[in-house]
Formats: sequence, structure tokens, C-alpha cells
Amino acid sequence: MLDPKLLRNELATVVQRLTVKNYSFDEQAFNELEGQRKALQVETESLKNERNVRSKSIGKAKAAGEDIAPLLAEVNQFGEQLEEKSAALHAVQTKLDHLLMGVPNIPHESVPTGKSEDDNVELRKWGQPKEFDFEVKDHVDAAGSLMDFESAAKIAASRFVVMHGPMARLHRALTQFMLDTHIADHGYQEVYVPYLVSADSLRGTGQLPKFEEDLFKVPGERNFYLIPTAEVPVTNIVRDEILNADQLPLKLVCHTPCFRSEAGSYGRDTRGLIRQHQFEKVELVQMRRPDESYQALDELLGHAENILQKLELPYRVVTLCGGDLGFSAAKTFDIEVWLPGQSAYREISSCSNFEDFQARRMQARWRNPEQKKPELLHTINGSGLAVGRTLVAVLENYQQKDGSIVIPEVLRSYMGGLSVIEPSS
RNA sequence: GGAGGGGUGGCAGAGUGGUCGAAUGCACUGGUCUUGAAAACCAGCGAUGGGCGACCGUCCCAGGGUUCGAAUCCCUGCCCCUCCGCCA
Repeated sequence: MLDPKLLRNELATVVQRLTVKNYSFDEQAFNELEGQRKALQVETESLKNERNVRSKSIGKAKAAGEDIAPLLAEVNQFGEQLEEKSAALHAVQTKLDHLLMGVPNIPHESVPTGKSEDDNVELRKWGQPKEFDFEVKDHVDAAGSLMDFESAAKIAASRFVVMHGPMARLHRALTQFMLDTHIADHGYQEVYVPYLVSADSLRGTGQLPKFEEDLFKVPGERNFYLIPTAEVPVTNIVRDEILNADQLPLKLVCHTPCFRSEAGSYGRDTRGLIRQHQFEKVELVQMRRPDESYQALDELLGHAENILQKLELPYRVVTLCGGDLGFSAAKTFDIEVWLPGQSAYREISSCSNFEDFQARRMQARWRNPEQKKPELLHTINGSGLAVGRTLVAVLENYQQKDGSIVIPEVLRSYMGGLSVIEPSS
């Protein structure tokens, strides 16, 4: 959520900067509601003041043993008026809150303008795509029967997968390798979290109220949702908390499954592991003091990149343009890994700084010793990495002419020393 | 599933209808003392909305209700704890 004060005081600037995100802010609706809110609030508050003053005098009169009947008669008329005004205020406030919850974050000034992902700006490339002296397979063909979409479709539906034997193990090895690297080399603390979350948590990170159709909702009285990313439970750890300065920076790493409805992506990436309803991800989340958050974003991006470097997978980093930026993000870098099967770079990580946007929704604050008041934190997160897509990248980049797949060096200890798998067998 | 007990400031913990936004302790901040630190002592210290401001409003889990007046009484929901039963 944006700072309501900023909206009131510098509306024109905010509206202008939101156009970078291709968002047109309804200035008229906002001004109308804001005007009503202000008038009603002033009226309600002065009525309340009047009532409080009189009630106190009744208390005093009663204590002094005086007759309070005339005072009671006098104060009665306030009740109705007050009720009316405060109901009206409540209604306006609710509308205003709803409007505010639907306004996206303001992009950072360094964010390039642009409409779609075609306008994203390449920041750097790492590694050389390998030349193959045979016809490369995509990951589905390379994996053969070890990756079993037929069984998954029978058990659940399309966009699910069953993995067998060494493929399942390779998938698990990737997860363990990522977690261990972030813990040992990058200074993150591992957390284990719920995979079902409340609507409040989803509002905190920005998935609700606008993007309910992307989520799996669990039927029942409890209103649980399956997490679309570990970002939701992990970031909400600090909801309604005030952290001490010595607790910062808080760097958390978490492995979870992620569940996405993929409503509205019917034709896209229907083949293989790229776009699934359920996938594993290792997520990096940081809570930082505001003046460190952009440095933190660079660091976190580097931590995600390091995984690909250790796996020796070529990739590039792009800066998302305004039009491709997510609802809650102020700035986002995507890491795209080279997929020989598609002859293309595909997203494998998305690293964002949300500044105080999520923190304001969550009321997540810290005590800045230099300030009297608690201040909002900045939240930063990124995939480190999407495990399924990393598996795709390994299969496609490490395939050999004879159909076998070489296990990247850093994964072998997680594979019981295995150096190659033979999907055909 | 059954029976009880609770949710109050950063934390702990008083407060059961009328200057209670809330005692007290801890933590924190400033000061005295000290070569420095600790201890001791003194002082300060919740959050949030509106207003240029004097000020005013709101907040004692959440939402309703009773009342002139609610942290305090009533209803509903959520969460936590203890005991019994069941169970991965």
C-alpha cells in the first residue's frame, strides 16, 4: 500500500509515476472520497469531543451527589447525530481503503519505461551457451520415462508431474544444494513455514485483494489458500511486529512447494515442467532498514546468480521495465537461464525490492535508534531458485549425444557420487 | 471430541462501569556520580489519524451490542494455555 499522506500531498506526482507501470489512477474518485472523508471525520470527531466532555461532567455531578437528569436529557440528542455521521465515515473509509489496497507500488526512478517484457533491459550475461554437435532435445524428451506426465494427469490433471528414480533424486539434490549454499555461503537462516495461509497474509504481501484468481483456495469455513510462493508465509513472519535494530538485517531462506492456478495461461507452456500448478522453489527473503534495501537487492540477486554459476548454467539478468513490473514491486531483476531446447533465455528467478509497500500492509516495522517513532521496514525477495525450472536447465544443458545426462559437479555429493544418469534405461 | 482458564504498551504484569491511554517492574533514552564501565540515584519514555498550530479524535485480540459514559458488562468470531480422550 502507498502512503496515504503521499497520495494526499503529492497526488499529481504519484499519478504521473504510476503511468510508468501503465496504471491509470482514478484521481477523481480518490479526491471525491478523500474530501468526504475529511469533512465527515472532522464532524464526527467534534461530536465525539462534545459527547465525551458532557459524559465526564455527568460522572462528576453524580460523584458530587447532584441531580443528573437534566444533563442526561441534554446529551441524548448527540447519540443519533453521532451514529449517523460515524456510519457515513465508516462507509467512506471502507471505500477509500479498498481503493488504496488496489493501487500498485510506485516504480523506482531507475526502472526503464516500457509496455511488456519485450522492453526489459538486459543488464549482463554470464556464461556461453554450449555448441552441440547433435540435435538437442528439450527437457521432456531428454528426461524420457523418468519424467512422467501421463501418471500425473491420471492422478491429478495436466500441469502436474511425477518423477521417477534418479530424476526425483536430482530434483531433490538441486533443492538441497541451493539451501546449503544460501545457508553456508550467503548467511541466510532456514525457516520452515505453513503451506496454507490466511487471507490476511495474502493481503500483506499483495496477492489479495486483486489476484485471487491466481490462487488455489481451500474450501471450508477457514478461508485458507495454498501458497503461490514462500514469499507469503516467510514475509508475514514480521507482520505486526516491531523489530529491534540488532535483529536486522533479517535474511531468511525457505524451501516450499508453490501452487498456482495458472488461470488465463491456457495455451502457454503446455509442454513439460515450465509451467506447473505445483512446483518447488527455494526463496530468499530479506527484511532491511530502508537505506540499505537497494544494496540488499543487488546482494540477493548475486546470491541467486551464484547458484547458476556453480551449476555452470549460462544466464542473463534483465531489469524489468515498468509495464512488466509486478503489483507490489518497486524494482525487479529477472534471471533468465539458457535453455538449448528452446534456444531461448527463460525466467528462473525474479528478485524484487518492495520498499515499504508490503511492510505498510503488514505493519512490519523496526526501531530506528535515530528516530523516535518506529519506521516501516523494507522487504526484498527473490527465487534462489525455482527448482523445477533449474532441473529443466540442467537436463537441456547437460545432455549428451548418447542420451545420457551428466550430473553437474556440485550436485554429485547429493547424488551418492553418481556422475551421469541414463534416462533411456 | 469433553472440561476449564486467558488475550492489556517493546516485554512482563496490575486494573471489573466515570479525568484510565492505563499502576508497577524490565528494556530503552538523557542526566548525576566515575579515569572508564557497572551499580545506585534523578528525569523521560505506547501507537495512530486530523489540524499550520493551540489542540482534538481513535486504539487495552477482532466485529457487533448495552449505556449519558466500556479495558471493565453482553453476543459472535479468531488465537493462546491447562487437563482428559483420540491420533501422524
